[in-house]
Amino acid sequence: MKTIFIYTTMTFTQNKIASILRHSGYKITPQRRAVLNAIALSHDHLTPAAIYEKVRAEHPDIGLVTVYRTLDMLASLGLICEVHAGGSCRSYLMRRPAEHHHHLICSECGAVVDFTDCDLSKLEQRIARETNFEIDGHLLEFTGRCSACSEKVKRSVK
Amino acid sequence: MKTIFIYTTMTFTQNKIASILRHSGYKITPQRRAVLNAIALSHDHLTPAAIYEKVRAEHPDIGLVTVYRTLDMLASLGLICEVHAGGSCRSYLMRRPAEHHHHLICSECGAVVDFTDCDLSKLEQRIARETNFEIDGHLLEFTGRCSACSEKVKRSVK
DNA sequence: CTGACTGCAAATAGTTTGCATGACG
DNA sequence: CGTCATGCAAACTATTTGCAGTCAG
Repeated sequence: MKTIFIYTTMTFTQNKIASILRHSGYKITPQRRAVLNAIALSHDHLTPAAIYEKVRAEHPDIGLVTVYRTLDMLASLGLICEVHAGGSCRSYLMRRPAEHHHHLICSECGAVVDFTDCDLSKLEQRIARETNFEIDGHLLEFTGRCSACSEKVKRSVK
Repeated sequence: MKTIFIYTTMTFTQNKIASILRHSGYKITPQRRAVLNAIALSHDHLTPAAIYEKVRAEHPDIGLVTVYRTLDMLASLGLICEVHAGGSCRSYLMRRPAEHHHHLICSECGAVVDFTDCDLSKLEQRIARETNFEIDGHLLEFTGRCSACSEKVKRSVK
């Protein structure tokens, strides 16, 4: 299976993350490490339940509650971010340091691809002018089929 | 309070909606009418619970369950559509006949403004080329402060 | 040591399902 | 009239909170 990742492979290092946590007054615990790891190692978006399952494999004693609390914390620090994909709302993904990033989600297999360069500034300016809004951000997600899935579909149609 | 609506005021007529329902084998009931009305009359996005409350004012006997079932039905027919705004996920909004439409959401007061012309085709083509995705849709939401709220904020800062 | 973190159990919120009654067409 | 829709109660799922014991720093 060939999957395309245009992720900049660069991400926060373990040390960087640890330092951010410590600086914000949070302690580094094995549970938090495990949750972060689970998210970092998966290039998919994961629901809290899925993260719980993954973490439990290595760390059978962890509680789902801890996963929730860790996710809240990491999201509030901006280390991970939420994806709002159609049905299941809360899913999390490792956050790349680059500020602007958007998701391209495969509706078949759920693969998520990031892209960072979206030139929306002109559109944003126009909308702001027309509506008098002070625009401070945007959520842009494309949906479709990844190359693997669209191949699959084509083959099954034949 | 001045609120900007760039909605095309054109929307589905009652008759048009009734005809769509009937054509799809659904019956027209007072409850369904009431739910549709509540959504149509509010230019905000409404959660199921909020719709329930609104409908109950006129129709005290309606059940929350019916609201949920009606929303599912209307959404599957494309007459209303979901908004995925940050925290509270499921909110519904009347769907304008124009296919492409996006939301601009005020983070202070929750006002939602539609806009229909978003020239994303170039971006979409580029992303499709780069990732080999077959892109079939997108979700674009701008967030910010509507003019009323940004006025309010400015004044309170002074 | 001490305050922050964890896991459990229980509470809460949001949504769905089964079933008998009622009403649209 | 038959079939689909409604409302109730109960089941489920997802998430949050209170609390006593535990551990990182």
